[in-house]
Amino acid sequence: MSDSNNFDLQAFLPYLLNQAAEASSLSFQRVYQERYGMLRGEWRVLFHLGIFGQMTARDIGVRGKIHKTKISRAVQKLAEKRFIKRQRNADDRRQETLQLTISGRAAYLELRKTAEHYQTDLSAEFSAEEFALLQTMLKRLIKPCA
Amino acid sequence: MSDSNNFDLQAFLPYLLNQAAEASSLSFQRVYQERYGMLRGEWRVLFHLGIFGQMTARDIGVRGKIHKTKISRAVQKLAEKRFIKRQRNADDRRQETLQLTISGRAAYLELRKTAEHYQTDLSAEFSAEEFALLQTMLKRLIKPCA
DNA sequence: GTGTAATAGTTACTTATGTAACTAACAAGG
DNA sequence: CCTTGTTAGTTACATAAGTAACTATTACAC
Repeated sequence: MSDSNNFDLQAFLPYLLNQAAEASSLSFQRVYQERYGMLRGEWRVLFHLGIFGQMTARDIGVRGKIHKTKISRAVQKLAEKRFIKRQRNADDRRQETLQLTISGRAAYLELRKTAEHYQTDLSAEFSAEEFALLQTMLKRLIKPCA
Repeated sequence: MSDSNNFDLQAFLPYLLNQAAEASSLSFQRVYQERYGMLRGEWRVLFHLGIFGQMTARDIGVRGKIHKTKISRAVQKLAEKRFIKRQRNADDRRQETLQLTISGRAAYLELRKTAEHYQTDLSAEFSAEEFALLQTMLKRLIKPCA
């Protein structure tokens, strides 16, 4: 064989990022799943509404780069759970304005607290500068795709 | 409302990592999908065999933290494509030794070249030190889960 | 040996996801 | 108005992926 074992899979960025993403999501996932029966798409929609206030599904999709079918399904689930209320927009009746209900907001605040603790734990692995650099670099990797 | 918009979703590591992972996988994915009709699980198995030589499904699972059903299915697909050959192990007939065929190896080498170019492009965004640090940090995030 | 537990790998079942087709509402040109 | 095109959101269909149950084989205890 002219060549063989000189490729380092563990250094290949898409692979590394995937593993890191999975690993770093795990325990947060457990919280929103077991505690609120949510999927990833659901907490993302919940957080968008918690952070930005009322939005349409489209707005969320643009901001979070989430496909509209994912949002549609997440919105349905969240509405079933009474975490959001949907209101058809008067001046453009195709759109729906979404916003958190009281209990949706409570869930958001609770999950946000969890997320903050979680983030703190993760960042404790690194120095403040390292962690900031990590975030910057990840954002730079994301941007070209935007 | 006592509080609201002070959570930065774009800084939340699991979210950032997910987006970065997706973004950074996209164009590599196009290659292995359109060119070889492979899914993510398949190129991973292919690469493991390309890098480490013959392995059992179990070995691959341990090394790559891939679930055995994913591997089982990937192995089936790769065998259909004649990229790997499977041979039942004589001294433990539960196990199968997997290895690349000639054309499997060709596909691996081709994809490896693509991956190397791709990695080079990605790393060009950063200084060498930054990139090395990124890899180190990602590995550190992965490890606790191992 | 015989029974029990563990392991390699596959399959069945349920759920999630992406693509494309669809409905409903708006917009703009004639 | 009426046609044509576009947009918001949903649904249908096909495919992927995870969990748990299964088969076949080995290991170990007695």
